[in-house]
Formats: sequence, C-alpha cells, structure tokens
Amino acid sequence: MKVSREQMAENRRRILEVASRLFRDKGFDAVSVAEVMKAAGLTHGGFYGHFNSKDDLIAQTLAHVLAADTGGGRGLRAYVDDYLSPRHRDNCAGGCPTAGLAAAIRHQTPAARSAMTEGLRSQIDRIGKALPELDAADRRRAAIGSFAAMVGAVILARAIDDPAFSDEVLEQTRSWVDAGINQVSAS
Amino acid sequence: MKVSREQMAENRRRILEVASRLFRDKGFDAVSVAEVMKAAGLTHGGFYGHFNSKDDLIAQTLAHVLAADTGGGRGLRAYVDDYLSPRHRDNCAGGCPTAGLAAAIRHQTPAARSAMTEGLRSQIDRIGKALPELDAADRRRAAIGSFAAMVGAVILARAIDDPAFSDEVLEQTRSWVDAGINQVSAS
DNA sequence: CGATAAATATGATGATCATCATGTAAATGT
DNA sequence: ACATTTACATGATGATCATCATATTTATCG
Repeated sequence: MKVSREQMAENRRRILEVASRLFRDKGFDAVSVAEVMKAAGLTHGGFYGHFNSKDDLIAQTLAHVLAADTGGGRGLRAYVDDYLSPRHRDNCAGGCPTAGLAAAIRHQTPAARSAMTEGLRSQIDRIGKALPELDAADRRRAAIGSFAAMVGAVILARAIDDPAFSDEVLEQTRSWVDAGINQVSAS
Repeated sequence: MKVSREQMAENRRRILEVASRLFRDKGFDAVSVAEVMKAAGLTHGGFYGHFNSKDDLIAQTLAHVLAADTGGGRGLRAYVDDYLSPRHRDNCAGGCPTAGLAAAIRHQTPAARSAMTEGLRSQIDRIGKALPELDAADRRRAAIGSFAAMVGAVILARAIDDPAFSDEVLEQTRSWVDAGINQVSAS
C-alpha cells in the first residue's frame, strides 16, 4: 500500500531514529534489518525502497545521529558531568553515539567511517569552543585529551561488571578531566 | 586421529593465541569458529572438544590474553608513548585487548565481562604502581584518568579515516596525558 | 474520475554459521 | 602387543539473516 509523500519521509526519519537507538544499544551486527523495520512500525519488505543495503542504512544513520547537536549549551562543566554520569553509562540507546559506536566503525564501510570522522571533528571543535580562556594550542589539546578520556571512561565503565568499580572509573575520570582543564587554564 | 596429551595442550594454546589475534583484529562476531580453528591449523570439528561454545572460547580467550603482562617495564612514559603511537593504532591484532575489545564486551556473556573486569583492575593497578611519586588518591586518579584517555584515543584514532587527524588525536592525547601526570605530581 | 506509479507487505532464496553426529586413527594403559 | 580411549576430521542440520520477487493497495497526476 502506497503512502503519501510526507508519510514516506516520516517513515524514513523514523527508521533512522529507531536504527540509531538500536545500533547504539546492541551494536551494528546484532540488529537485523527486519528488527529495525519492525521497531519503526513497518515490515522488512519496504526497506530496500529507502536504502540500498544495510551498510547504507548504517552510514546514513551515523550521518543522521552525528548531525544532532550535542552538549545542550549548559557549559563544558555540565557536559562533562553528564557524560561521565552513571545515567549516561546506563543509557546506551540514547547516549553519545561516539561512545557507543566508535569502536565498531573500524569494521564498517568507508561511508560510515567518513561520517564518523566528520562527527568527531565537529564534536572536538565544539568542546574546544567551550574553552575560550585557553590559547589555541592548549584549547586543541584540552579538547582532544578530555574527549578521549570521556569516551574511554564510558566504554570502560560499560564493560565493567562491578558497579562500584564502574562508578569509580567515571568519577575518577571526571576529577582527572576537571583537574586537567583547570590546571592548563591556570598555567 | 588422536594426538598426544602435550600436543593437545599446545593445540589449545594455539587456538587461544590465534583467537585473541583474530578477535582483536576483526571483532568477536566477524570471526567464525571454523576460521579460528583453521588459523590454528585444525578443522572445525575438534572445537567442541576444547570449548563448550563460542562464548566459552571468547571468555577463555579474554582471560588468556588479559593475563599476559603489559607494559614491559620500561617505565610509564615509554608505555604511554608506545600506546599512543601510530604503530599501536595500526596493530589491532597484536595491540592492547582493552582498546580492541572493551567496547564489545557489553554484548558478551557474564564470564567474558568478568574476565575483562579483572583485566582492567590489574591494568589500572599496574599503571598506578608506576606513579610512586604521587600520594594514593592522586595515583588512583591519574591511573584511571590516563588509562581512560589512552584507550579512548586509540579507539578514536582507529575510527578516523583521515590519517592526519588520526595522528593528531594520538599526539594531542599523549601531550595531554603527559601534562596531567606531571602537573599532578608537581602540585 | 481513471490510469499509473510507487510504497509497503508477503513470501522466497541463498549464504553463513554455531553446533552436532559419526568416523578414524593414533596414543595410552595394561 | 592389544584393547580402549580420545582428539580430531568430515559431513550434516537448523537457525538467522541480507537481499530479492512479486502482490497489493493507495496516492498522485492528467
């Protein structure tokens, strides 16, 4: 059954939205095309009307989710605190796509890798812009170093099965990132 | 054809060795049981004589590879430099299993998660011991923060398809980690 | 309002893979 | 030496899944 032009556009949007959550939650391999379509309220048949392949879906999903602005604008401190919170650790599906998917990008197509690279570029730029008190070189270093630590900490915290240890990784990293940003800005 | 007791033990060792390289290189899902056995010079049939399941292989491989001592003993500075080198970034198969596999652990069995948790505990302890000039609290913070940054940076560098940007992530993180360790120790 | 095109549904198809069944030959213990 | 055990090989089996073929229904255009 054909649907209206706008209905189709909304279906496509919903597929990307649902896919981004499923991929972040379960990983690219563990999510089937049929599962994505079902979660979007459709059946698997219409999939290839929207995308050329599952790889195409992955690449477009990444471009879609990485285009969504992150940070919210409450300042760098709040962003870091949220990022390194147990809440974010426990919220893979709705959390940072870099923390959830960056490690899997290595096995994906060039289009997916390219989307991720551009997403990382803008994310690091955004963090840098939130450090206006530093000179350009320190700002770049702090942005990259902090983001690497944040992504690494969330990945480690999600891997650890001992809640106390997992919390500790988040909290110590938060403290470490704070100290690093303040110390550089004080020098 | 039956083989000697020691031959069998060596076969098992070789399976674990080969599996650890394949898993680090291609991820758990992308490596089949038959592929592991073939790489070990055997056929798929004997697999279930050694392991109960692929999940069992994954858990035992993790325990095996994480038990191997890391660092080499040339000091923390050299360890960090090697870890954040393009050489390590480009050597997934032989590189740090945490950088290669930690993000995938979330989707594995409890046994695998437990092995990874213990591996992370000892790795962080080892880094802490390499910072004897700090007091206990700073040592813990520096060990966790630095390791998170190192793991995150390698994961990001491996995801990025632009060599210059990828190199930059490694280099800036190296500088950031260095500064963090020195600054804390100077305070 | 009718003809056409198109979006989605239903239903294959072929590949990959984990796991199991069975055969075979060599090691081990007596 | 022989009997027996057993490690590994060869060869199914059943499930999952990406992708394709075809049918159906409805929007869209003239």
